[in-house]
Amino acid sequence: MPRHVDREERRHHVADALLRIIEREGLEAVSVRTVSAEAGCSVGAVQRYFRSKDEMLRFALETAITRAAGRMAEIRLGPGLMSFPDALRAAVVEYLPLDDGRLAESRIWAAFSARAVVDPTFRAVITGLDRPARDQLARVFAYAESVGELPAGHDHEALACLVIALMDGLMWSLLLRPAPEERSVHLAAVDAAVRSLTATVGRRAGGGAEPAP
Amino acid sequence: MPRHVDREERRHHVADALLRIIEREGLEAVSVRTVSAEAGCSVGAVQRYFRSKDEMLRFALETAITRAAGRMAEIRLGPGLMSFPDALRAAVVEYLPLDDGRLAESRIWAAFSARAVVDPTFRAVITGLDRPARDQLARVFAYAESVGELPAGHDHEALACLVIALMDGLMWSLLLRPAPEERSVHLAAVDAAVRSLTATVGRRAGGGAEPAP
DNA sequence: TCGTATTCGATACACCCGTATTCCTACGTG
DNA sequence: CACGTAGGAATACGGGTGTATCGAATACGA
Repeated sequence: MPRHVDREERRHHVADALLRIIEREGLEAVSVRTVSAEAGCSVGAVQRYFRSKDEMLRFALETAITRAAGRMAEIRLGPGLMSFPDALRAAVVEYLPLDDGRLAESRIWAAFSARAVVDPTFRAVITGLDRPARDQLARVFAYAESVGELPAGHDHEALACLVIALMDGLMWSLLLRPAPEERSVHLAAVDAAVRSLTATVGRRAGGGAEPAP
Repeated sequence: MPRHVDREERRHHVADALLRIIEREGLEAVSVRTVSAEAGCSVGAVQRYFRSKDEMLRFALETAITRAAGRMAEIRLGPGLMSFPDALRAAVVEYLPLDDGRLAESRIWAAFSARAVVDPTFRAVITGLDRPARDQLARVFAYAESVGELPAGHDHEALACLVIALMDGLMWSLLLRPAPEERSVHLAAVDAAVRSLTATVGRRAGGGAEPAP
């Protein structure tokens, strides 16, 4: 066998180029040619490592997800140094595109999300990520309630769904409104949400639409 | 002058075809040819009414926005028959893709949002819509507070930003998770959010990160 | 009734797309 | 050293893209 290269390293090199293009110009700008140019090699080279453009996109998505998941996993929402409201606020803020690194990740995430709306393959990857996230968050809420840091009576799964949707919504809002003065408004929104959730005296946990008394 | 055609009507006919394609297959599937086929005419016909594909997309976006804005304008959040929490909940639920019509609108909205992340022209249109929405919502919160239906002490602009982000986040969540059983979870999340916001005893309105007592 | 201006379909053009093929280079091994 | 093979570049190919151009209908004013 003649000279061989680190396949996995090359694949990641190409995937990184692809993600840079998404981050800069969006998913529509991704083509085999633009990616190979960004990666500094020829079309044939990227073809050697990915059988098709689709496989390349899937690999890049998985790469992006793995990295984001790694960063999220570092957030300790359980028993820690901070009070529960502070930890929750820190977790949400950590998710938002407030520095260049998270801005890049968010733009990539947004692009893949939009494609997932019409592409079942990508949708499966994304929603497969959602279930454990929601469950973990729900467990965190259950724990917080058990130690008295969260008022009782909440539906923890609904709360998890709510917080995840809020994080996504704030992420989109910041992506679409890059003006620096938007940061403070969004931080205040996070603050209001965390304070409301943790200060509420929960009454019923059901999901019905019965009028509030 | 020879035979005369209702230009505006034709433009809307083409724009409708374009929006149907976005709703069905996403923005990537939009080309001059696919749109003309969907509209049941030739490429030359759509070219007569839109100088370029870009103009066609902009017109379609404005059409979609006008319709969505019209539907949102029908929601009365001011003094009405419902209590404030119920009205707020109804407004949020009205925004979500829970029937075919709103599902179509949401898919279109999502596609344009993703494009707006990397296209300043579309971004300007979308964010131009955001300012009045946020202001109006803030005024609604101020009114609700003034009549005692919302606890005092909240930053109304932050609250408006929060609610809009929550609506968008829940919309995306439902778009990516079309399973019917997700509906109840999301409705429960709306319920939890509305109850938390309207039941909270607001303390401070600042956006700081001071630890909760 | 006869132009003439307008609608609109057909088609041409140059370019970019994803993929397949081809061919040269350069290295690890015999 | 020479051989064979993996690595990678170049390029071909069929098809889709946005746009421009050209003709053929058509319906009104003269």
